[in-house]
Amino acid sequence: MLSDVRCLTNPDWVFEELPRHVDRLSRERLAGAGRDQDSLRRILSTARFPAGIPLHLAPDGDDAALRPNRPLADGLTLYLEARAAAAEQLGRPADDATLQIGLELGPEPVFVAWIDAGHTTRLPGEAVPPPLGQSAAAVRHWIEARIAQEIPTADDRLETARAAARAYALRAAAPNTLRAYRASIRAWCAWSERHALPCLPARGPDIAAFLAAERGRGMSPTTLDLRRAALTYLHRLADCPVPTQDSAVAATQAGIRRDAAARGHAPKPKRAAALDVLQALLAEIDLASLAGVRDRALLLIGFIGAMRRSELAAIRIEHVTQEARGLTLRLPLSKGDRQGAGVDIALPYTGSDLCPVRAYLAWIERAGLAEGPVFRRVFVPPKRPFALTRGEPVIGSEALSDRSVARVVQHYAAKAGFDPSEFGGHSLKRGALTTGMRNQVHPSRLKRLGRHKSYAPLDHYLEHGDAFEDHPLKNLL
DNA sequence: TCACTGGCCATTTGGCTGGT
DNA sequence: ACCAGCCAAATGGCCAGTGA
Repeated sequence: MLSDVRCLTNPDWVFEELPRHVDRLSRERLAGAGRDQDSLRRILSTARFPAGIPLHLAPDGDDAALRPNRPLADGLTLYLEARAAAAEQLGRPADDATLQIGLELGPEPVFVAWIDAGHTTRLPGEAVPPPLGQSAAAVRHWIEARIAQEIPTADDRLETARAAARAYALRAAAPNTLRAYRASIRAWCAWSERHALPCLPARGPDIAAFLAAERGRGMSPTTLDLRRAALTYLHRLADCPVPTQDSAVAATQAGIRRDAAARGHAPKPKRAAALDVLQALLAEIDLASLAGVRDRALLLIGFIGAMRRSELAAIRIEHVTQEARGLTLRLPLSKGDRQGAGVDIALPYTGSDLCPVRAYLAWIERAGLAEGPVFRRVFVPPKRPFALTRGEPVIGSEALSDRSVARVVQHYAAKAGFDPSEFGGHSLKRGALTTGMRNQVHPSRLKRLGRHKSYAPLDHYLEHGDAFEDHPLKNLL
């Protein structure tokens, strides 16, 4: 962002003449903006000057008048170009925070560059200022550094407390969300850089064009929603006006959604592992192996609890209470429970071969676990040449990752002759709810089993069968 | 060598809210 | 009261490690 904008002539010139020197978009923004210095600076930071304007180096020690001195470049159309040209001429990195660029508004506009040494003095723990108007690379570095920020140890200093507050504020979003945002912001930085457009603050119509370009690359509309949410996040973090609210962005999004729907774009959910499929998967498990005992417990608990892969991976023995009728499982944190209030799941004894409680107890006993994560890695020692047997397997101390849970499901799906790509971690949850539906379980009970707050998500999970066979009024007419 | 993990990016799912 | 849209969070695919 421009460090300064100065009027060297009658200030009225700015609002009468200036619009003729800038692009149409900035002209509209100028017309709609207030007459304060800040809006002017913000709009001109992203404006394109079709005529091209020169860049000068301000003389040392004269910060009052910004009198142009040594010419550095000519024919520039954007603030960013001026910054890059000044950085190159002065031998500084383009994202150098001490490099300042101002705009002088006289009969002909002039960019002015100077070095502000006082700018670097920052107290330890003080926030790094957002790289407004700087290169896309600088924005990318800044956001990555902000996201990676650690919570400092309390030492009763105000600055530390402020730094901690900023770090906590970032943790308001789940790690998965931040990861997704980071990827989206990277995509925006790369695109805006390629097209020489301002990266931060961004302009609404540029973002709309970015979304259209991403759609052109084949991104799904929901991915574009994420891109937009990430750019909103970026601007909030940088304390900038949020350009994603621009009507151009909303209209472009709506158009993309409608067009995608017209072309028959629809989500591809994972296949439900309903009871019959689950039985086929379980049949493939080798119960002689330790990993097999674990996987049986994993699949059965995931199914009867209608659980997500992340929930399964996070179960700890401390969360499981054994009771006369089965097990109670406490989920300390999950998607539907954002504040981490905790959710209890009942796992009943079923008295059948497929009893999840017995499968769980068998695994705990075979693995000799007393505390910590329930589902862990099994290390199988490599087979030695000439040895008749492998060594004893070793149980890891860490929990399986949620990804591995999904891979277990896919592994047995492949063994059972299904296409493994149709299955995933979600198959267990969908399978449980679908099985319930097929057995005429009341939707309110399915909703509770799925731990959904409303009925709307439930329908997504159900795999509907034959529309003729299942017609609700079939036997009534 | 086996059985995983973790980074990166894309995609799907879930819950809430504001506008009607 | 309802629903589309927004934002948040989770999941999926691919691939390059990695530790026992």
